[in-house]
Amino acid sequence: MDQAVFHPLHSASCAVVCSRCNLREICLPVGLTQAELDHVDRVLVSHRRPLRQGDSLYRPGASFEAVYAVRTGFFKTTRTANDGREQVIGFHMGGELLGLDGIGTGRHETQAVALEDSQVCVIPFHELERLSQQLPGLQQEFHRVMSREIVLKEGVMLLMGSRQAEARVAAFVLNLTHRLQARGFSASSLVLRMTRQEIGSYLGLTLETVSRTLSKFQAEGLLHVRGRQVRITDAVGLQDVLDGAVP
Amino acid sequence: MDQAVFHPLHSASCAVVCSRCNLREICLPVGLTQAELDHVDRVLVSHRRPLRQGDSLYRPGASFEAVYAVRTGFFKTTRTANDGREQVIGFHMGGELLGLDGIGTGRHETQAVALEDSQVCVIPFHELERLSQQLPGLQQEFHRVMSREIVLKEGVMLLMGSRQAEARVAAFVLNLTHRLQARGFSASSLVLRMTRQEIGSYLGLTLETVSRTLSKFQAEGLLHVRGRQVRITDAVGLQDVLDGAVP
DNA sequence: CGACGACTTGAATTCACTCAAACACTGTGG
DNA sequence: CCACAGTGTTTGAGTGAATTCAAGTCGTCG
Repeated sequence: MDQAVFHPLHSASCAVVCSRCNLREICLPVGLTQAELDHVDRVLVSHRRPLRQGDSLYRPGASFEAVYAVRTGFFKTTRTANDGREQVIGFHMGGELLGLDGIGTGRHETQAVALEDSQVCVIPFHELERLSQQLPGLQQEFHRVMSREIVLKEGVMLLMGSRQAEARVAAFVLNLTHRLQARGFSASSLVLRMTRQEIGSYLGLTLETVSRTLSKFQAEGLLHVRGRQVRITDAVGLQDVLDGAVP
Repeated sequence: MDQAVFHPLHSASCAVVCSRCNLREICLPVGLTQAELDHVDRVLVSHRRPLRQGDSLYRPGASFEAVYAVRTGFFKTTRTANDGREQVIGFHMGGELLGLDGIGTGRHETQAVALEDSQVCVIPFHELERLSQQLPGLQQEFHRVMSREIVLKEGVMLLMGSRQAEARVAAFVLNLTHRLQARGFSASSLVLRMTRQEIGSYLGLTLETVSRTLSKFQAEGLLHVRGRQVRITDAVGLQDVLDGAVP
């Protein structure tokens, strides 16, 4: 069950230092000096927390205490509408921060679920605020992260405002590959960590429409799908779909 | 009339001080002590900037230097998609912050346009960051504001994920009245500052659908529309539409 | 190997869109 | 004062893209 997970790590505790983390170039401590990094190492990350596939990192209504940096694995965040419908509002991979939604009210508004076995760095928020009073670089980066989160959501709004399913799915696939590429993965080959249902929920489409659209892309030679394996064969063509070019 | 509450103190330029602003209870300096407010007064708000209806506060690509607190008036923010389509991604009224999208990259991603004659307080961002190093209360409130902005956008995503135009329009109207109510305006009577086109763009609908939906609400006795004048006659009924109750 | 969940594909339906026309409101200039 | 243009809004009719409903297939894991 979810609960089991809270245990401090057997293995990890000696390695809970940002300065040696392989994600330090894209995670919160980006741009800090070595001295600042040392400082961060000492006080910022309280511990790591491992999660099994399906575990929840936090749930709606839970008291907000910390933000979380994804270290390994993959997450979705979801929100429940008034009518009970649950919608995916984000997918998150290594180096990204989770839990920012809780700052405003002191309670989490969303649920974060691990889509594969994962590990997060727990960053007590009061610690982060305290430390960022002393380290302008850390404060700045945190502000940048939050701002980018806003811009990202706005981008999704833009996407959902367009009526065309194809543009949405193309944008989704390209966005995923870009983020994976920034983390050193292949630009053309990826494994979807989420179901068609979850993709559809995120994009405001039904799972059938997502499936049909991917099949159509395959028929058009833009990519190759086989279950959750995707190989992109024509990134430019996908970009054209996104840009509304219909040749 | 409603308007009276909002009217710029004609005395404005000598009163560029948060401590005497009628919006201080809902704007950035919320929760600060008198001593802290004094400090804020001295250095935070560089000046006020008036805008005529139709003026842009900033445009996409513009260098990000400051965030802006809406003092009087009403704004929309828009973003342009790859295909050239321009979409409204936010409406903003007194006490709300504009320009947060620029922090992440140092350039504005969006455009902010005054929908009526307006006035904003210009808050140089480096000043805000510097001051919030000294005033934990200010830092906290700024973080809360950004977080709420994220939650707000997520809420819109949720809305646009639902296929039903009626739910979207109901949510839009209710949200607007709630925000106006928090500012001391009537809970039942409001003037839309934006066109049907702009509402539709924001909600991912066409202007015709917005118009039809408002007419339908009127036929059902939920509200009364006459151009941009809206009077809500059955807020509970509107909430039911939003919640998916179809009696 | 069998069962379950995930995925694909087909057919019919529906809701919002597009296109089109007419109406309301506002401000301008004769 | 009214005619007029221009913008914004309402309403109607027909269309279409995505949905819903319904099989059927694939893949994985006990």
